[in-house]
Amino acid sequence: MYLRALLSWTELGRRSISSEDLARCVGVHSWQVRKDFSYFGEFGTPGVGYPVSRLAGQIKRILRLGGSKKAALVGVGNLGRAILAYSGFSRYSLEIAAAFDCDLAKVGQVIQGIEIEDIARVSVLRDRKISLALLAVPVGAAQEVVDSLVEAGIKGILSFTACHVAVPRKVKVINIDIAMDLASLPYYLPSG
Amino acid sequence: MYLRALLSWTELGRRSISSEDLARCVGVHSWQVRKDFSYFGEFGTPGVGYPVSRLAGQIKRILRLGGSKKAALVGVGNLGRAILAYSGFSRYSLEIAAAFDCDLAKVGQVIQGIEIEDIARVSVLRDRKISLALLAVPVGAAQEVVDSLVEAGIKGILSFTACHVAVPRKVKVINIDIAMDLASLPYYLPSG
DNA sequence: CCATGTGAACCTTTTCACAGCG
DNA sequence: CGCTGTGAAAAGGTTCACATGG
Repeated sequence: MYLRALLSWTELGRRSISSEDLARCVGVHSWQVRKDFSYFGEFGTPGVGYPVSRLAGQIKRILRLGGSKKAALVGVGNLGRAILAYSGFSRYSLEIAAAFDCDLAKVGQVIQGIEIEDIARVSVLRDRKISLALLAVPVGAAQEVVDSLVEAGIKGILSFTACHVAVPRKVKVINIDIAMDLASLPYYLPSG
Repeated sequence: MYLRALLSWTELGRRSISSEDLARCVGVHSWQVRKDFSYFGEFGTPGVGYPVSRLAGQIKRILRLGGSKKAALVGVGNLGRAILAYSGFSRYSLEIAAAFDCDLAKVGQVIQGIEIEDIARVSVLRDRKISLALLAVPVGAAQEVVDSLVEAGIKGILSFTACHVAVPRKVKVINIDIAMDLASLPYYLPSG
């Protein structure tokens, strides 16, 4: 979140920012900002603040967003197509560089400049040095597909599946379940 | 996550489940399951486990998913259309009951049985007793749109916007930023 | 005998207040 | 004088071991 805010300020040409201002942009308190950064180093100047673009660079390094990274999309349904059309990955030096689907009618189609490949061929990801994947397949196929992705050398998965998937310790999965997130909202509401 | 798993088990007709089995489905430990439930009551039977569908009902009640709830989609772009086409909300007694966009060329179109309305008319949400919204608009429009949603009586927002939005204390916002989530994956990877 | 529910120990995160530096 | 960086206190969450009950 800090990086996201800092990139916006960089684009606007601002040179430095205080923990207070950054906190406001992100929706936390200033002491949280300072404490968080303090775990990784001393990035600011007392009396001045933090250097916007230099700090963005530091956070990129911490998050290992140094070199440009490629990700593969698996499952080109409605959500998959929306992801392919989304241009917001480049800010983080990320790129959707491949797409796979099991529907042979889709294989060969080119969407947003990406040719859809047969999911049976995911093993090519290892040779292409792609270690990130976005998973947008139905629940029923999820575990099977994840197993093949792990087999293909994928190390990180952003899953949009409405279920938990099992992976080896070395693989990281972040799960986004839109319906579940929406379903958690009423809990915070006053009542009915 | 517990509710999601329990609903699956209900569909499969299973009557009871142990904290151990439920934990495996969700990706946590059994003691975490028992401790979590213990904050809200005693739902299980020693030596047997938890009654699947009854526990699902309890969690629905805790999350205030009792009566069927309606949500409005704001922003019918690629992501918005994917959300309209998604059928996973009904498991939680949730329904996308309205859609809004600022593009007058889209207004009047019917997608997935929902007629797209002019975003200038969001105030109608108050009369229709809709208090949840899904926000899928560009960053530049987000704060303005959120302000109008709050004005229209919206109490919970699931936002897909790549920025923080300010809301009154009484309104709850859950933010999903796909690019940011993908960007956080490399941090957990071994290296390069 | 088996699986729940929970007090207590342990660990992490958040909050605070202020020393210290440009 | 303003804003950072941080030790210490407070709060919160996780893990464990076991008493309890069907």
